[in-house]
Amino acid sequence: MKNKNTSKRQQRAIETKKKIYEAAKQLILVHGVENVSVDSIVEAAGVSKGAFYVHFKSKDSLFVTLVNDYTNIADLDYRSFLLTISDNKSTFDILHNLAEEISDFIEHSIGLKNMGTLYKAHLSKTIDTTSAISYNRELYKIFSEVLERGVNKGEIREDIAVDLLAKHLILAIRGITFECCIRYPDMNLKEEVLNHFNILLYGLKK
Amino acid sequence: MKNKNTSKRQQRAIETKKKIYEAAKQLILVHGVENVSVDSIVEAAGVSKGAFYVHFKSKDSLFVTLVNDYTNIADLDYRSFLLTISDNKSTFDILHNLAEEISDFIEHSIGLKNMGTLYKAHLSKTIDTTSAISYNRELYKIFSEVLERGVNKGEIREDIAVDLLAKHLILAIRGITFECCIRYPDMNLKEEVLNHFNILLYGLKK
DNA sequence: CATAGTGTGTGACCAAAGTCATTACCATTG
DNA sequence: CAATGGTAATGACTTTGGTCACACACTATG
Repeated sequence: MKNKNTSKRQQRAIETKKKIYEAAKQLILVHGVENVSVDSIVEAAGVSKGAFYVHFKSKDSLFVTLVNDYTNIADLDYRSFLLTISDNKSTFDILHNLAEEISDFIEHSIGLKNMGTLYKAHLSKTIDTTSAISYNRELYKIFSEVLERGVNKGEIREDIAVDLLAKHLILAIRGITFECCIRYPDMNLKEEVLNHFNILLYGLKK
Repeated sequence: MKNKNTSKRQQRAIETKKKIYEAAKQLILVHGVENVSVDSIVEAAGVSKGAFYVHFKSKDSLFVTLVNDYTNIADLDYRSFLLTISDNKSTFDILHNLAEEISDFIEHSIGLKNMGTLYKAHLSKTIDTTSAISYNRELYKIFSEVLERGVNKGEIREDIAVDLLAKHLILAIRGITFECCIRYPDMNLKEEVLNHFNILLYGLKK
């Protein structure tokens, strides 16, 4: 009978996975996901194609892993951005600033093209892309906190739970980002988000 | 030298295209896009694979053509639905009803799975999917008209053009539909749309 | 130490989208 | 009626994501 993660074996497996991951990261960064084949990744990593599919469910899945890692970086960015905003500001201003920061990050750090690829991956039901859209994601907590403070300050309506409101706001941002992806380059993300929030935030008022 | 659309030739070309279109329509209706290969389509249509790519840029492109035709049907549905709504209702109620009807149509007539495929096609920049998202689409006119009437009744804010408001509302519906696609089956489209509109419509008030 | 059992790795293979050199066909021109 | 030229159609071929039966290496057990 077997058992336990016997280190030598496990170690090699981890190394293989890392080799694939790093090779893919480099290639995708330079050429874009669409222009990088699995064959080229495994060749660069020096492993067989089968090994790739031992460690990753699919090419998209690998890409999502990459994006998820970036998602965490994004959330850290949003969190630290929030700390720079004065508490004296109204909740609506804070939400506006936050939305602005997120738009910037998406547009300039991630890129709309990569967002599009991510969304395509979301739509392909073969992959588990939960971490980017999970309600446990830090982003949801950030919004919930801001809204909660808004409730305490008496600025935000109380008949809908802050968690739900946060979901609506993030859903809206995602929707606009999606729209920007499909209308690229005819739409400006930041502008649209701010305009939309101008309307949407009214509905949060007490 | 050649010239003119010489009828016999043109006729045959049109017939070929139609054969492909109809065969695909049938197959996709029964089995779903994902489960229908180009090979099976051309076999059913009794033409070669090359002919397929003479008439359609890609498999997705053919699918989009199909959906676009359905888009028109959808818009006719929405238009006639609007006629059944009493003018006495408030603009907000009308918008709610409309959103409800659209949700129903998407969920039951088109299906979320097909919407997902459509969205993937939107994101693949290789295809022209303009007709479904074009601002000339009847759907945008319908919303604009309702909002315009709302303005005249003094219910809707005037500082933002009704065309822009219509864009925001439709963008929101599309965003929620997208979210439903990626979270399927954990979300109910109609419910979410109505909840979201509950918040969003506040921002339209005068 | 032998043996069995399991996670890791291999590469030939498959399915399906899309390409392209070539052919078939037909209308126009001389 | 050739000859010409251009569009429609062909199908073998390429590419690429993904599979699978098998081999290998390593660990735990008797």
